Amino acid sequence: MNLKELSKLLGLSPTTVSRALNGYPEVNAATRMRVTEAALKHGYSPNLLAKRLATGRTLTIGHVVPLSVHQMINPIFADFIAGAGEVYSTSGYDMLISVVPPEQEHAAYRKLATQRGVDGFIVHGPTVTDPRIALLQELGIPFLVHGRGGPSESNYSWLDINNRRGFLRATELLLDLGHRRIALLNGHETMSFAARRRQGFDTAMAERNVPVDPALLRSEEMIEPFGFEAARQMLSLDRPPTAFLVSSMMIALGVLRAAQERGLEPGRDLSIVTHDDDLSFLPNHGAIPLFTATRSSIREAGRRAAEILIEIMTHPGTGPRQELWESDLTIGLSTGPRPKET
Amino acid sequence: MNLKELSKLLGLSPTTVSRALNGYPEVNAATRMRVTEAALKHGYSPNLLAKRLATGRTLTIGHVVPLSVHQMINPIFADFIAGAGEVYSTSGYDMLISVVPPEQEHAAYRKLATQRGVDGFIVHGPTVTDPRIALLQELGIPFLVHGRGGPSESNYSWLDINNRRGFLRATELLLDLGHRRIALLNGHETMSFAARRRQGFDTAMAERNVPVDPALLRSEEMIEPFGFEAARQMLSLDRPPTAFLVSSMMIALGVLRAAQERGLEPGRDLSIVTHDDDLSFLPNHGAIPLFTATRSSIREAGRRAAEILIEIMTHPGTGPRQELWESDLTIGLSTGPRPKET
DNA sequence: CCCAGCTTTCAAACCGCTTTGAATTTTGCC
DNA sequence: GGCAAAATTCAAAGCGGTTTGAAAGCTGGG
Repeated sequence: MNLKELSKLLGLSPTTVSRALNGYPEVNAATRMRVTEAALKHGYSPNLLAKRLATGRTLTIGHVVPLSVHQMINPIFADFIAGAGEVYSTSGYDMLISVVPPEQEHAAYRKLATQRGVDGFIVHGPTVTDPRIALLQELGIPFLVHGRGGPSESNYSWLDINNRRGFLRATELLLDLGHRRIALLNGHETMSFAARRRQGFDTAMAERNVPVDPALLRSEEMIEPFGFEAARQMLSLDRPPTAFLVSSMMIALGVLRAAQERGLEPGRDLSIVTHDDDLSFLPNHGAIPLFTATRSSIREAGRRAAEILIEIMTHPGTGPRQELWESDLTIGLSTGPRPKET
Repeated sequence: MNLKELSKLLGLSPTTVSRALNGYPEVNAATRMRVTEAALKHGYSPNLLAKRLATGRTLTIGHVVPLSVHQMINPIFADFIAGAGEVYSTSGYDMLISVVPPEQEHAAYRKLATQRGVDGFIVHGPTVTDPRIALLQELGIPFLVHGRGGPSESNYSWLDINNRRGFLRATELLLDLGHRRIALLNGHETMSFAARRRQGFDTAMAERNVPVDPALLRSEEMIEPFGFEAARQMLSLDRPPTAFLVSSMMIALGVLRAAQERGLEPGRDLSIVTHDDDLSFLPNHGAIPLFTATRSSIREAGRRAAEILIEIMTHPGTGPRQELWESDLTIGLSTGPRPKET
């Protein structure tokens, strides 16, 4: 059942039927009623492909995901996607995900943009000097970056959390508790978010004139074994850290495992502060959460990112939009004053 | 730059140019060369929307993801998607993800199918009596189920692992080690995979005439706190379990945390066997893996699922395809003989 | 040299919808 | 009742490709 058939059935022109269904004002109320009823009755729904070609809009938003051995598809991305997808489907948009080898990433953006496969992009995981931003500006297609990257951050739209300040406050918290030997287990510091967290850490330490020991700094893939191995190794140093500041719950779980293995009780013998993306499958709630954490829901970020991008696409010409969220600092069971004997 | 312009530029008809670029045989080799060169030089790439409308094929595969508070987007899904997406992009397909409230799930399938938004579907997480299979059969659109569900399993295509046998073998392993009080921390048993794992467990226990204690059976969302809470509670029973068989690495990490909290050493004081989906961010490898596990890569499943679906779509009319994978049983550090004192 | 039979190219129809510009019908007012 | 303006409806021209059926150009055997 297509538009032509339906209009013939109704004795109307395709024009009128199309307008009636799309809510245009210049159609008689009675006619519109008749049309919508007939459409429902005969199970008519417009062919998306035709609609897209005619309007030039795809109502699709693209997410290009580079797939490499190192930068793995991670659960953080999944939760972001869930949030964004929620907004898309209520706003009538579709989500297109293109998983490509890293060396084809640029080609993928270019192809989707020039072949009119999507109306806009959300860019994930910007690096400190991210070339994708310039590419998308050159392609002239709406986009929003989750995070900030590249040399300038004023001429494009982004949504980010204040990573620097979050880790600055977290470090201060540990310093206030008397800790001096604080280990930082960070994500890859080529990533913008990790670099900013590092800055926050360094700044807080410098302000209190506490030296940073390079032996306590690691920057790797944020998975559980990283936390475990790094903590295990650092805890067997001559002067082990009394506190760990880590960039993800997965790392924190690894640190926890290493601590428990040594019989150290978190909060008493060892402090752990983590960033918590509030992932749906890794809850850190409860009466008192397990970990003291800087928290910001990645899913909520996905939702908001989608909203902003849709606004950008529907109101082109307005300047870039930027939103910076502060993260919550919630106290859990994993922090306490520096143990006396140290 | 569109087809008409390019053809005018070349002094050819759009027909010929189209054929030249799409590799049809009835075009002169010299002409084809000239056309492809010109296309490259002028940066011509066909408008996808037009192409889709003309051919009726979208080259898009849909994944409908119900989003509810209970059934969360989980990292398992993310890894599957990564595998599938990899195959899609090398085969020229796009991946469309539709995140919808659970009550709109059927409508979403129907809409994507009838509006010709996608050429096929991959169905995730089938339940024991899954209505989506009948729906998709009625809609007459190609699809492949990851897992098996519904009353019959012979008249549609699926890719699954042998969950029943995997857990049967895992249970036998624990029984061979002398364990009698074995706890099962499973996923929701409305899900097909969890029901089958339960069957495997029950069968193995029954074959050895070992009674199953209902107090040691739990079936919930597979997240870390579930493993922690359940293990913590069970370990404080009068007759605590000496072994845990669990359905995901996340649960296993929770059990591990509860065990360590009590000072129990896994492998010596307590045995843990888990199913391991081989998630990229939760590796269980190493010289000796942390957990003894039934392992099957979910990412590899995603890849294969995509391959099979594409075969189905390109060769319609052939019967349903089904593939059942056995999982590996790898011995890690988390299992050992039943402690003497119990 | 002619013509059958290939090879190559082309004009036009089509995919199913939107939208422009014109035509038709209604309405409101004198 | 007549007429201009407003409200509806319509025919036709896109959107940018693919594909059908016919035409034009080549080849080679008689």
